[in-house]
Parts: sequence; structure tokens; C-alpha cells
Amino acid sequence: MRLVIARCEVEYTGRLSAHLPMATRLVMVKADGCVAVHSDEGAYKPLNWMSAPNHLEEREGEWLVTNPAGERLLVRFEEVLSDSEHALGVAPGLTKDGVEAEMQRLLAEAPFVLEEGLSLLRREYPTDLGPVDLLCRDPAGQVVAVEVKRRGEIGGVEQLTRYLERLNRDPVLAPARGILAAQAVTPQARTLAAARGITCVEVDYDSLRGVEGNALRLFTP
Amino acid sequence: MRLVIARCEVEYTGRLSAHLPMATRLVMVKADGCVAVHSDEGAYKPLNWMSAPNHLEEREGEWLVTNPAGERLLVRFEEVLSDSEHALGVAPGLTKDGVEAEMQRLLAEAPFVLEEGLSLLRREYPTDLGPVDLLCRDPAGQVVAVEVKRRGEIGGVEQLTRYLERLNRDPVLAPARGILAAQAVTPQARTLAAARGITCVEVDYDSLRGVEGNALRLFTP
DNA sequence: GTGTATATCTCGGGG
DNA sequence: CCCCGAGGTATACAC
Repeated sequence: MRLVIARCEVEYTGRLSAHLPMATRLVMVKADGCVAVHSDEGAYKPLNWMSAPNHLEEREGEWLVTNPAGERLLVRFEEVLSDSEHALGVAPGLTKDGVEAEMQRLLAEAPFVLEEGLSLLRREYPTDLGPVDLLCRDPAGQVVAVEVKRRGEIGGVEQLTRYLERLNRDPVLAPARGILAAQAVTPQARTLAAARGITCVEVDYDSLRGVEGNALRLFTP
Repeated sequence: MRLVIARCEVEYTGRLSAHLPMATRLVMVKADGCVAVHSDEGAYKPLNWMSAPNHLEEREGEWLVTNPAGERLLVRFEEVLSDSEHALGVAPGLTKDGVEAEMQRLLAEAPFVLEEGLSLLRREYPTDLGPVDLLCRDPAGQVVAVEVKRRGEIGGVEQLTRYLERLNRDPVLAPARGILAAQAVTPQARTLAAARGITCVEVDYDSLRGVEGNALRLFTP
């Protein structure tokens, strides 16, 4: 990894055109060839960047970075204050405990926490608009599509509406109804869901893990 | 900006739990207090980060970063290879020429490229769900809502559907129909649009700029 | 502050 | 390869 602290100006043209006026910034060049320009604020987003694969051409006082997609980043240096190279070597990946994936897994094992008597037909039931997170059946025999989200927002209601539209074209499944399951549901999403006849259920993640624990204990005393 | 190259391991707990095993990485601390951990690949995303405002506690061999939201980042150092501080000063902001904004401007000047005889009623016509990009009228007098996107995707169709729902509650405007204008429209968006009676028009950005040139020449010979 | 739309989003998975 | 969905998304903007 090469770290350059320099007074520079930057031009990017590609998916849009952007210009950074002359100022002191950090220019990073990583082992995979990608380039990022950072200011002294903001942890996440670089001001400008070019992702690998790309080509870095070092000219007199400027760097030209180009990629196969025709994007172009030009860094013009006025004064280089520091320029260092560091060998980092390969790094093991990040391990995450995702929330939505686990929520879906837990709800698949215990759909009845959403509504009494609910039983699972299938996880990731495919439609031509995408997979339904959980396809269930209620005690009355009606099909229930469940969309699992960490946060229940308007987009989740729209997504579930589209799925229901498709499911209800299948006479075997129709009439299907929907449940939006989330740790929290915004008032707007709740309103829209109500207007569409969709039920919202707020799920407590920790209780859900508890339910799993209890269910396991039933079978492994 | 402080740049530390070090063998370290990282724990994050907050919106989820994540762990980075021991390896050599870059740890950046910026002037606003935010912290980012980068590996030697990927221009854009840090492996871990904490955005400002937060608090950095330097202990023996480790840093603990906490924020008011209760998130927590722990960097445990095994070996520090480099540690440097750089004064960057304030930087002027990034200027951008967006694509969607200009497309909207060009189409407002020449709505007839979307459909023969279309004329502009208003740009950014306000509804209580947000502004309609272009409100137009066709030669038959029907109101046409136009949603402008760089890429036409399902979200754009949903957005336009919600706007139409609102417009059609106004007896003065009803019955309104919709056009999704984009440089490219995905097949799924096209399918959904068809099912909703929404027209998709693919707009060639360069031709559009040409149309503007022609229109200007008509009035400035 | 909340909610919504956007992003040079990035990133990964599935057809 | 494209399309789609998720993200500790971040970020800007309106209410």
C-alpha cells in the first residue's frame, strides 16, 4: 500500500464528471491497483476513487488512472509532503453475524411467533420477481407470504406487494396474504401496509433467539 | 490525519458483531475523530470504521473507539510498523455534474422527444409523497407524469406508481398516466411497468444534448 | 429529528 | 454476464 500526502487537484470523468480543487489530501494506492483520495473527514467514503482493475500511469507531476470501462481519474500534484510504501500481505476476511439472514433462519424455524398456528411451506420461494423470504400456511389453510427485514420501511411493503400480486395469479396459492416482519416498522410503512391489507409484526430479535433456545431444549433435554 | 500501519486485530460490536483476525492493515484517524481500518484491497469500503462523533481511548497496545449510539470498535495492536501524523487543513468540496439532474433539465426543454406532442406543465410538481419530475400534457389533453432516471429499475416504477395514485385522486388531473424515462430500462422494470400501464422510454443522452443544440439554433440563427 | 431518495454507491448471490 | 437485494450502507434533502 502506497500512501501519499500531497497538495493536489483531482478530476474524475466516467459515470459523472467531478472536480476537486487544489488542497492537501491523502492519496492511497492499494496492492490490487485501486486508488482512493481521502480528505481529513469522513470515515467511510473517499472523495474520489477508482476500483480495480485499472491502470496507473505516473507522469511528471500527475497520475492518470484509467479503467476498462473508460473511466478516468487524473491527480495533479502541486507538492508531495510524504510518500511511503508498506507491505501488508494478504489478510484474512471479515466475519460477520448478519442480522436479516439470521432473523430469516430463526423465523423459518419458528414462524408461529409471527402469528399463532403459522407453519412453514418453504424458505426463499421463487417468483419471477424474486424469492419470497418465507412462504407459510395459516391454520385456516390460507397461504401467507412473509417478508423479513431488519427495518420495516416502505420499500419492504412494495416488495411484498409485488410478490403477493404474483402469488395470487397462481390459483393453487391464491388468495395469499402478507406479513412484514421486522425489528421495527416505520409509521409510513405501517400506513401503506394497512392500505394494502398487509400485516406488520415487530419481532424482538433477542426473544427470537430465546425461542430457538427453548425449541432446541425440547428436543435435546 | 494519523496513519498507522500495524499488525492488529479488530472487534466491532454495534449494529452487528464483526471480527477481523490478526493481520497487517492501515488504521486511519481523521481530524474529525473518525476511524477507518483498511486492507490492501478495495478502493471504497473500509473493513471497519467508526464515524464521527466518537471517542478514541488509547490504551496500552489497543484503541477503544466508542460513540454515543453505543457502538464500539476495539483495535488490538500486535506490532506497529509505522505511525505518522499529517496536517491536511480544510479542503474545498467536491463539485459534480450529475447525470439525472441534467437529463431532467434537457427533457423539461424537449418533452416531445419522449412522445410526440407532449408539452410541459411543470417541473418538480409537488405531491405529498414527493415531487413528480415532469408533469406534462399530451395532445389529447391527458396529464402525463414523467419520472426521470439514469437507469430504469423497479424502484422507479414503484415511485411513479405512487405518484400516479396521488395525481389520480385530484379530479382536475385524473386520469393521469405515466412515463418512465431512462437511458436504459431493465427487463424486470419493463415487465412491471407494462403490468401497471406505464410506458418506458429509453432516452439517448447524447442525442438529447443534440436536440437541445438544435432547439437553441432555431432561436439563435 | 425522522423519513425518503440517491449513490461514480459496493458487494455478493443466483439464474 | 446481468439482475437483484442487502448494507454497520453513507449522504443529502424535505417535512
